[in-house]
Amino acid sequence: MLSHSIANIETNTAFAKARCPARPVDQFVNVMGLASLVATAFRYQKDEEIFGEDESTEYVYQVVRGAVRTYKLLSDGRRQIGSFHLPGDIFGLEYGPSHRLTAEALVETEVRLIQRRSLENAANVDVQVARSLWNVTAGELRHAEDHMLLLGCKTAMERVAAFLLEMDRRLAAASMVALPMCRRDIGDYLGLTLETVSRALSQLHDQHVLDFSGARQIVIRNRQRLRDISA
Amino acid sequence: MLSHSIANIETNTAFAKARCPARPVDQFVNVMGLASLVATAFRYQKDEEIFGEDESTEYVYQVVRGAVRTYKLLSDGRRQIGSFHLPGDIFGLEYGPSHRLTAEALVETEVRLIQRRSLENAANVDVQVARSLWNVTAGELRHAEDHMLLLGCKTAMERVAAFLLEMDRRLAAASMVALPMCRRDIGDYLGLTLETVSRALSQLHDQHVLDFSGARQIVIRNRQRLRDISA
DNA sequence: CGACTTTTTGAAACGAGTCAAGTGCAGTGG
DNA sequence: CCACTGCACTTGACTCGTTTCAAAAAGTCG
Repeated sequence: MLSHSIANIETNTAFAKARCPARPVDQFVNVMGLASLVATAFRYQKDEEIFGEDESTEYVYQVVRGAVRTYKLLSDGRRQIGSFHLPGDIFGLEYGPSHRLTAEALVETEVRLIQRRSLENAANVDVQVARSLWNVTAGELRHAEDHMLLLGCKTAMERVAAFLLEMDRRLAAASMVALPMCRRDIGDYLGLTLETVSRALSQLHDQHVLDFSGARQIVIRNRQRLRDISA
Repeated sequence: MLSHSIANIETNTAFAKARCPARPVDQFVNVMGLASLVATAFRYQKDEEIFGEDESTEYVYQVVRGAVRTYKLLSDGRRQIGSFHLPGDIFGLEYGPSHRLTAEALVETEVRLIQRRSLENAANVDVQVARSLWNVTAGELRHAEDHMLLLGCKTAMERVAAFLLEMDRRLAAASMVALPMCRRDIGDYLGLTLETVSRALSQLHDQHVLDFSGARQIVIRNRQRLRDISA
């Protein structure tokens, strides 16, 4: 529950239009508006938990600004990051009663929340809303299927190349990729250690496939080469 | 298209009730019946392709008897099996216009087919049908999320133990697990080579965790031990 | 039974992990 | 303005688990 921090919440329906590039989920965003559902803005600081694994699903979330990681843990601390969520992305939508991954802010992050129950109600009346919910889940499944191929088959270098292309596609601004996550997060996403990620990036740098301006500001110099490497 | 082999198709609405243990997807099965949709039975022989990656999605499938693997390939032949589909399971349901994995019969397999378009139509009228479609996709996503954790984090032994528990849960009959797939399929599912799978099974046998009667008939002697190992 | 495929087992090689320094960068305060 | 501090990142040397390659054993089917 968020009631203990209600002072931090500001109701804001205008946020909907901000920084949401054209994607399939826009339909869902529109639904949020059309159904006159109450969307609420909330801010999380770096590394703050947004929801926990097995927590009940009271809200559905959309990133407005910042970035989010969702992950599963094994009992000894090994972590698999399932996805990174960037501005415009919906996350935390579940069919069942509880979340199956933990969500944390990668950096200071602003999200819009909507009550899951109100979405349910809308979906029971409007088939288009029901379709939109299905669409969001189907999009996550598509990503998960691609990621299983990466985790089950690809080499370290192929994984890092695929990661860079994904980030380039999703958050490239002016040919520069500004990564919001550290090497450990990248490693836990790709099923590698942070050292292996670092070595692969260094190797790509040596081969003039990319340039750095600081460890997290990357310019891709040879996109086609990356595509070839990513297999 | 199946028109060239229409002679092999037999329309059969009674198949619905056969060998479908209680699961979430039963709702979907019921929907198939209630909406008076035409379900058709079809038979595939061992290793026969049911649909291919990027093929357009004309049908949704349900295993009646046998078993199915769905997978993605890399250009050099590396393969990641996403799921095994057993009697009662729905597969091949896509939100988008084309399949994202290839489906093949593991053994001689009987499936029921339903036209995707007729499901779409039903979903546009009945919100319960729309919910059922979402539910099927959400179930696949849940499996994919668990499998990413396995592929990204777990050791060979942990993967094999988890696999055995999954198969035990899904197809155990009289304490015996009769695997419909070969070691290579298991390896491609777990992100391991067939040799590594074989070694892990041998090791579990040496530790009296399981017994064999033939390579594919497995009796689990110590289920708790397997749970501990699977992490 | 004999031919083929699948599975097991062994030995060697390799890719990624682990452990341990060392470097660089951002923020803090003298 | 520049040392100081604390992380994040890089790099090196070594280890280890899994893969690769090869051959034997077991299982399946005509």
